[in-house]
Amino acid sequence: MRESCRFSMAVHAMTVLAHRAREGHDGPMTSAEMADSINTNPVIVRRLLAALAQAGLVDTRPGNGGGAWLARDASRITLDQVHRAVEPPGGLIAMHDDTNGDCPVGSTIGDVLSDAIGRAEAALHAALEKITLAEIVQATMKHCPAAAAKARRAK
Amino acid sequence: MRESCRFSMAVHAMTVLAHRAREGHDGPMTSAEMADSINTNPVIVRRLLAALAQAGLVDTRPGNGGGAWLARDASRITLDQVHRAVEPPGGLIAMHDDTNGDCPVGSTIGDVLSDAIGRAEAALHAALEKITLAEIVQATMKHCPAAAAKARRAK
DNA sequence: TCATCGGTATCTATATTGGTTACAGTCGGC
DNA sequence: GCCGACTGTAACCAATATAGATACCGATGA
Repeated sequence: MRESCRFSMAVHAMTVLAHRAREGHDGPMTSAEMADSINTNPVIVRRLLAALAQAGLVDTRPGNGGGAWLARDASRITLDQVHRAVEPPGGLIAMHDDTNGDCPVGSTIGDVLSDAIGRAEAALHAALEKITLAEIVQATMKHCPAAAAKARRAK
Repeated sequence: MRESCRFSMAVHAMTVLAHRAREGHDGPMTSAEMADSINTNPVIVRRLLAALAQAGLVDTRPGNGGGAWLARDASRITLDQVHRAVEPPGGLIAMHDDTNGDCPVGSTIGDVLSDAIGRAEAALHAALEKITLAEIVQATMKHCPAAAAKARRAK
């Protein structure tokens, strides 16, 4: 459990939602159904959905017949949006603090390194921004003939 | 302590080494001196140095008068090399596994996502590759007039 | 010979993660 | 109006990884 898996689980959940939308199912999907595909606990999924809903990427409805669905078309959702929604801010590369202020390097390395790290992380976010959820959905169907056939039938 | 600070501490340590080289000090620097600037334990520094030495970025010598020094000029060391040396492999963005193989999405999302994440991380590494240790040293001296003056005197 | 180093093993405190259970609130069907 | 099905949270747990600390061994040079 080195790092957080929230991002990958969130993309998984949203991909399942997109698959359902593609198949014509208009009704919401329950956290239990998504948890079954991700193979985790429904509470984990609900925690992710809460973050995704706050970011405006999904909508949810409580009560009988409730669940979650994509707030907009999968082609208008990027992986970067998902990442920012579910991962805590502050960056992927951590920095040490409490450096020695009496040392020329220790007193300045913080600013210098955070600038360099910021540029590197910006590159990663830019790359994630270029990938849409729709492309992920397309790729999963390419990898799985059964799902592709299912999608064709629904059309 | 969310993620590892090894990368930032390693860059800090190597920047200190580069500063010393720039000032004309040819002798090795002890882990205790570097630890003083980073404000950590000498053992932490030695662990980083061991990884950096294995990657061929620094050289070390045990015994009296021993210590560490840069294996080559700071302009020929990139932040990406440092990152790969001290951070465990496997990537910055983790993935969940044990997905439900009976689900069209669960059975394929692993391959699809690891491809997408791989592209994003490659972008980050490419950005780190463009930044040399020499640029970091230059920036620290820009931020700290005292160090810059010291470097001029040594010339 | 001996103090000074790196290298490494071992232990601890701590933070975060995914997971689990439990429960309040909401919704729709009967 | 009642009841079961859902979300939304809070509270807790076990596992894990981290930085840090202590201790010891071997190497080195004065």
